[in-house]
Amino acid sequence: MSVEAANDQGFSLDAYLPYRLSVASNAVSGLIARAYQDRFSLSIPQWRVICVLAEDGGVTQGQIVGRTMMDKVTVSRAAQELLKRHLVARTDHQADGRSHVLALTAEGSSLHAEIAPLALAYEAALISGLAPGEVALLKRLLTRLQSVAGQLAGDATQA
Amino acid sequence: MSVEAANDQGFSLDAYLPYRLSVASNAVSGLIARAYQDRFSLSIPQWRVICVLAEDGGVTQGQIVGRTMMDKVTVSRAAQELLKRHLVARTDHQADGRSHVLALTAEGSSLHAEIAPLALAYEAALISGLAPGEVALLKRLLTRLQSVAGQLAGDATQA
DNA sequence: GCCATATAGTATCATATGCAACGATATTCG
DNA sequence: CGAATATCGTTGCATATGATACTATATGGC
Repeated sequence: MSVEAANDQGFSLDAYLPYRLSVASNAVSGLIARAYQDRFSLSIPQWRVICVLAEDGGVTQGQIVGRTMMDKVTVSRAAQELLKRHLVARTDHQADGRSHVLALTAEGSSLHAEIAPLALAYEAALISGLAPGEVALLKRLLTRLQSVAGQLAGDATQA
Repeated sequence: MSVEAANDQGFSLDAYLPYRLSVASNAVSGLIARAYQDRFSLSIPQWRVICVLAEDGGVTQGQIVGRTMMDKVTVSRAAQELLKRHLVARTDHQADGRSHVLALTAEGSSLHAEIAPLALAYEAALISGLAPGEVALLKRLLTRLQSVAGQLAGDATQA
């Protein structure tokens, strides 16, 4: 319909999966990030670190990096801020003097317990109206995209 | 299994949709961004502007903002760089002195024609092994998540 | 027609991100 | 044991991003 464009060889931005994925992710991440920031003054990396510690107990920063795909610098800065706020505690690693073991303090643990229901409520709101099978498929497909992208990047991200 | 953690009230980061979405999107965006940057010295915002112009012809920056969810500052900077490289041309808007109409130059158009197949090849690689119905559902679900997130943010993003 | 307000686009600033370099400790190999 | 190399975490830097303020123009009420 456009008068002078017509350069279109069948490429449509709106239908392009990487674009759709990025736009959807930005919308969702922005929503969640603002919620954590406004109510708890937590960034998303900080919240992720708290989650890993709540799930796995005492781990090193390197282990958090391996588990979350975050950059080690991001994890380092998140951990430092959480330390300053006494939400996590650090103990020297018993077998490696370069490393430390992080764990939630009681305060950090109770903050996690406070936020988790809110996080789940956001997820529930996002998937409201979707069939359970659709959600499961969505998560599976996202994992697959991540894995394929990792392989294409020549990365060692495992399947 | 962990000895002292056990703070887990059923919240698992790995199963959390916003997290999965963010990680998958970062992996895919990073892959695509590096490809465009390395081969064509284009950022993703620049590439998106080119795509909109290829599809829609002459539009204003404001229209690009409305169509792509990018910030107006991001679009402004992308457009300036593309102007400098003579990939797009600007003409004064005939009815609004504050605005301009952007369009691809011949050079910009041919760059778009060159990149589009590469972009489609990346998409094809990403979805290889998925059933067509799965891909269609994925795109539909992503659009829905974006829409719900927009509503929850109190935003005027239409359905 | 004139003033108040709204909008298009740009510039400025504050923050976030990730790469590269670094110091400290571990490990490997002669 | 000692030197070369690798790894953990931090720091510095260079870039990207988005909120805010600003300039110029447009629009609506009087």
